[in-house]
Amino acid sequence: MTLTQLEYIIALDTYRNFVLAAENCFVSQPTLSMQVLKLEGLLGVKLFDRTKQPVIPTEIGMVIIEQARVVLNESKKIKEVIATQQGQISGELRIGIIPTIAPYLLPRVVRNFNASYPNVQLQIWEYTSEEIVEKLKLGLLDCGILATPVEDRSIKETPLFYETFVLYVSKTSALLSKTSIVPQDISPEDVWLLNEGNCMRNQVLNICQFKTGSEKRFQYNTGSVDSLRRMVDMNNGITILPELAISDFSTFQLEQIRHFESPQPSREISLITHRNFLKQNLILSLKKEILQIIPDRMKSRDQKEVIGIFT
Amino acid sequence: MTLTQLEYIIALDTYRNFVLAAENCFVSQPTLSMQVLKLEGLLGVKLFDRTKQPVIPTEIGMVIIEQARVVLNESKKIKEVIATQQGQISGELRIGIIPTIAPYLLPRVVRNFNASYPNVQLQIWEYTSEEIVEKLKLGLLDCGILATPVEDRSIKETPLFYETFVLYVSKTSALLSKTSIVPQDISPEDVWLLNEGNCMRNQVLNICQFKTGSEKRFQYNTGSVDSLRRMVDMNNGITILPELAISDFSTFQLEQIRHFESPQPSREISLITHRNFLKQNLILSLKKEILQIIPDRMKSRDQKEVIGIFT
DNA sequence: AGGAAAAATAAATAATATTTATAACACAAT
DNA sequence: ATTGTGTTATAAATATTATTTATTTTTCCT
Repeated sequence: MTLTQLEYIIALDTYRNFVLAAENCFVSQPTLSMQVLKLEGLLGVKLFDRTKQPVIPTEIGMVIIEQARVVLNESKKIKEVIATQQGQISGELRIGIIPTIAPYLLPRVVRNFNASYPNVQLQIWEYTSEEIVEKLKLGLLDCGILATPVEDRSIKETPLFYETFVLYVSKTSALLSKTSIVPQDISPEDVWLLNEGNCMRNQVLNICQFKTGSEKRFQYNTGSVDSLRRMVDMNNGITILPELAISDFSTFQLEQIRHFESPQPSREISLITHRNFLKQNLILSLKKEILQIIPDRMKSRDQKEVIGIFT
Repeated sequence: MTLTQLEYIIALDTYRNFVLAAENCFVSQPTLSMQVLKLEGLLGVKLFDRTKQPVIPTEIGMVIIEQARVVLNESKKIKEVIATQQGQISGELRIGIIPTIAPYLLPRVVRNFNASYPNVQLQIWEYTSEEIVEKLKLGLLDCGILATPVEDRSIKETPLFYETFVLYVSKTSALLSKTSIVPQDISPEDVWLLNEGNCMRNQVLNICQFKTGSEKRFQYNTGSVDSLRRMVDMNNGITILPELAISDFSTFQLEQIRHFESPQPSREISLITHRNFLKQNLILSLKKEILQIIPDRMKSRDQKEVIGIFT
């Protein structure tokens, strides 16, 4: 049994296809085929069922692949130990982040991070929460930034900050006259929502306690918080925005912001990693950089009510 | 980096000598030398200081070797998963046991275990508690049976039973007339002790609250509990025995046994393993076999006072 | 049934782990 | 100093094994 063979079965489990897996290991398809076969011979059990398409791990194969991931992660930690000891902050860091945080957090973090750690290659993807968790488990991401708790045993959460939700109301809205707002003030048909798959959509529904499907004036689904604001500007109604989204609002725009009554509905934003995670030092550096640009008031959950991401 | 290379540095750390380590890996000395050198080149750090005799790991080397042990253990678990799934109870199980338990526990356990699991090769060594812990950490033993707690972070303890200490008094002793005894009844100069290194010696000293060195009539140090009994028979005095040692006593011999007043001083006997231990199923089977021959009254610590193994 | 995609097999080759033989080094005893 | 012993490193040869290219077999989809 070699570490290479374990890499191969992990790749094969990840891509469920010999050609793709081989490409990803930078070897030819027969190489991967033969080594997988050899490992199966050595262990005396079939790891993959090739009679079906796509290739699927057997029952025992799934257990072994999971353990293979542990072995490989532990082996990668050896190189990490050396990098840490030599104080090298370098390598690549693959980050998954949800679209309702990314545009308000990342631009400044990336700028500062690159300045502080010029030898680190940041790779960032916008994904939904589910996609981030899935890709973390497959080892395709190193960490994720999203609203928590995600309630998954194999995921480790480190809370970063607590972001309140605020209301953005059109100039014609009756709510404009109120100074603070309770969920009951909001009528479902006025609210512009993010499209499905965004965890913030669920949180907004939870805040307003709408039944799913009971809302909708006319359909407009977007993945971008900024689009929601524009919709309010052009077509009236209201929408709910995360606190960071209004940090660069003009004075005029801020006049259309209304806050909820205390305890303000909020979301907990965390840095998540897989349980056997790698790149500790890189991830710690990222955390430090993020916390530096977050105002202190957002680091406490006092006077806030954390809204779950499930409906 | 290969698993073989990791095996080599672990062997080299264990034996601190290239020739011995190579022999233990069933390869020639140059093979081991070159692979260690190659790994050092790959990692870019020196793992061993060869200028000193014996060879000693560098500071970073120690950390890496420790991680290498984790990797190798995790990789061995892959084969374990298969054995467990196939319900195979086979392989070898290396047990370390202290000499004050071994003769009273093992004969029957070994007999039953061999009958139940004919495909398991039991290997048993009598060692002191310190030696067992040390060899567990080096991976030279799979489990140990000794008095606990040992208070070592990398060791996992699973209590098996609680064994009381009893007194064996000579026919001439004044204590013979008492039905139950308190520690204050015992005069230091009457007590025959095990030699140093036996944790039970410490426990006996703790029970009687002797200062180390204050005892001793004339020197006779033995590692065997049975020798203590014979000394009492031939030279008078008293000694303290573990409960299991009297289980095959004759009626005549039992007349010389006296019990302590409740709560009776006792020792906690545990099965210990390394934190990242292997052979779960084998060790579980061993535990089962041991508990089968232990009387139920010994499985509870009610009315007993567990004596520590340190003075 | 036929064609495309995918995985397995075969033979050749490249890479590399291992061995035997030997050199270099450190250290103790004379 | 020198010799001998016990140690690790080096060199060249060999054995092993991973990998590649080319090809066949199998599976899937129309």
